[in-house]
Amino acid sequence: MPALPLGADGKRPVTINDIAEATGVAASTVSRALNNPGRVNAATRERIEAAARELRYVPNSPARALSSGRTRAIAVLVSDVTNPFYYGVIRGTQQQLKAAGYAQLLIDTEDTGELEAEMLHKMRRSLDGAILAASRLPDKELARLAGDIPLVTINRNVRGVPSAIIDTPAGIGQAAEHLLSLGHRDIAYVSGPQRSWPNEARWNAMRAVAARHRLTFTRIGPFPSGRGSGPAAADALLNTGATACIVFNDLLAIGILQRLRERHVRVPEDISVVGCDDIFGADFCHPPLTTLTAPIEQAGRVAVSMLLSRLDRTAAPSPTTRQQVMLPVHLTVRGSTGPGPRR
Amino acid sequence: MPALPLGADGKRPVTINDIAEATGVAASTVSRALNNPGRVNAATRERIEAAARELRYVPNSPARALSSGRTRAIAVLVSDVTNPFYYGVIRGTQQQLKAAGYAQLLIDTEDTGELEAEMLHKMRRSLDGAILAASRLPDKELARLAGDIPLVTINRNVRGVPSAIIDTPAGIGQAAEHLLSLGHRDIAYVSGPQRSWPNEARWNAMRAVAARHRLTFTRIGPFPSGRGSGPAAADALLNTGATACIVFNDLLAIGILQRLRERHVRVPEDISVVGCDDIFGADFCHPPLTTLTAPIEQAGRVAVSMLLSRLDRTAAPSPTTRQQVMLPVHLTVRGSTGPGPRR
DNA sequence: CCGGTGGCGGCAATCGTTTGCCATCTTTTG
DNA sequence: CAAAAGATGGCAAACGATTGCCGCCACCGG
Repeated sequence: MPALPLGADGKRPVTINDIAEATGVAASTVSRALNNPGRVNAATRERIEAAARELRYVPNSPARALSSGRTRAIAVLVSDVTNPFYYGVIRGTQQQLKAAGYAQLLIDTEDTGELEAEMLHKMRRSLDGAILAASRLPDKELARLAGDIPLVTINRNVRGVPSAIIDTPAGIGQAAEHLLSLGHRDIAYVSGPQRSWPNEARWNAMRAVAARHRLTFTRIGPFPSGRGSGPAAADALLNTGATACIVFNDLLAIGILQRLRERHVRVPEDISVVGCDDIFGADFCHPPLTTLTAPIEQAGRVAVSMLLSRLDRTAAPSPTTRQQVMLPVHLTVRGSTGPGPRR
Repeated sequence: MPALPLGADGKRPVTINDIAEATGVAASTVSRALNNPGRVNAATRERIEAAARELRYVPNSPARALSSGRTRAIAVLVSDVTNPFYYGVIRGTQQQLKAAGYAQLLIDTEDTGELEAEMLHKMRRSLDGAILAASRLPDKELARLAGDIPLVTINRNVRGVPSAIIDTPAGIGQAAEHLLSLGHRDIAYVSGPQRSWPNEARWNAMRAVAARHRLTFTRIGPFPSGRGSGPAAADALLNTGATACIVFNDLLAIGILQRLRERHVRVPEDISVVGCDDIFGADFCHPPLTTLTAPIEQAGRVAVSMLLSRLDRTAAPSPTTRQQVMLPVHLTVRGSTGPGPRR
């Protein structure tokens, strides 16, 4: 028996049975009236709803989850709650989930695939689905888990797992062209975390641009994505002799900006810096960061929509649900990029 | 019956009964072996644990919640997921909750007391407790709800509701003295949201300082806390003729900094700005913001500890649990404050 | 040798809902 | 007008755990 069967006010919480009793119908009818309105007579439904309102009935979600198997809870897994990029995602998912009446469980995977898999496995029964904002899991593992529990990824492309993808690689093209048009020829890519899918995608996009222009871009890193990596990255960057760089993400880029400042390297006069994502702070750091503006929040919203539509379909894999949604980015030029040397 | 009694891999999820069967004991014994180790013989416990591991058993939390009344889930309510201040809180709660094996439900109350109360009431049965990071509820309502469900507040002082309080008001004293020592006499307080408890506390602290020095500080606002309020606040500020200001929080302060820049008002030469909280970005905005550094993350951690210790005590209101924890802040001087006029 | 005590394990009720199935009553249809 | 179909509501069995209570056994002390 529960340790506290009574509310602190001494009243037992109202159940479906209380409503049944109050209206003189069976509990099953109450349940149906509330969840499956078409299934009961309009008149009785009214009475039931009135009683429910009267008694301030609130359904007991664990009980509901137990018998129906649906929890109306979605987990959002991020690799690091500290990273502002995820704030955008969380904001988006939050909005959409709340609107749909789902609860949002926030989980920090601490950037390790193991913890990610473990959490997912453990919570599998108390979740209707999960959104992986930055999975560090191998493709195979991911596909396997997707069989266990409905999954949608963000910025991760695995066969069979629906995903919202921010098309930063396409933006990398724009960014590189922007730098080239400013006269830069030695451009470096500052790499993010090793097993990060978007990181590889971005670098590949840069290489493609380099190839088109018969140039070679250098790559430094990998660096953990965080401002803390700024000093190491900035120093390595200066070592390459590059006159411009594209950085894995804004957080790292801001860290680099700070370090360059310390070392009295002027931005953009001495070196140009481009970030990715356009996170909170990219517009007011010094100098304001030229970056690829990503619809982060929208990615969160889209991911939720994809997930929910997958949950709704009774069983028929409706072909209307797209398996992948690609979200466009655009280049936002601010103060951190300028003309290259001797143009 | 559940729509999907089987896992996608065709296997029914492992229950306590499967373990019972495998080891030849009763389900109740399995339950006890797993949750109440002292209650069963060491040898049988070993066998049960082995079987559980073997079968990769994962307890079904809704079922557990239903029968025990405890969900091992804690909600964290913030008034606006967009605000970086709460990121710190969330980070802190996240750490501590994960360590204790609790799930974190993130809820955005959209700055309205009604939504806050409604959510709390609705989820009351699926939660073990809640942390209110910025309650907009009247004291009375809050006290009432605290009877319904274990509550801990952050930065809110209500009798009977334990809370972690960041002692920004004390810091305000330091900040004001700092400005006074720089020669400022006309100091303004830029007010945050109206019903915000910390906002009033900060203003009161400023008034106290003013009184001590036989000065009068002006107050402008209220402004919603957000960078978006920056322009209005900055313009109002300039109108007062103050040579320095203390701003309700960093977010608003950064917004003000931007607007001042647009209007070619130099900081700190023409006007000094002090923020509160030291959020992400305060150190790299331009100029870097002088602010009251608050142990935000720690506040989250402390709040969780207080809540969990309240949940643990079987029923005895252990007097060891402090009802209020005050966290100290300190002034971090950066580039946004400087000497006042004609010193 | 016997009653008491404690360790250990099983039985069965319970938590609050959902839902398959059936019974009844009303309507429609041929 | 009879039979089929539909509407409506009740019964009772799940769902997967927790836990009060009881019984059995072994061991202890008197």
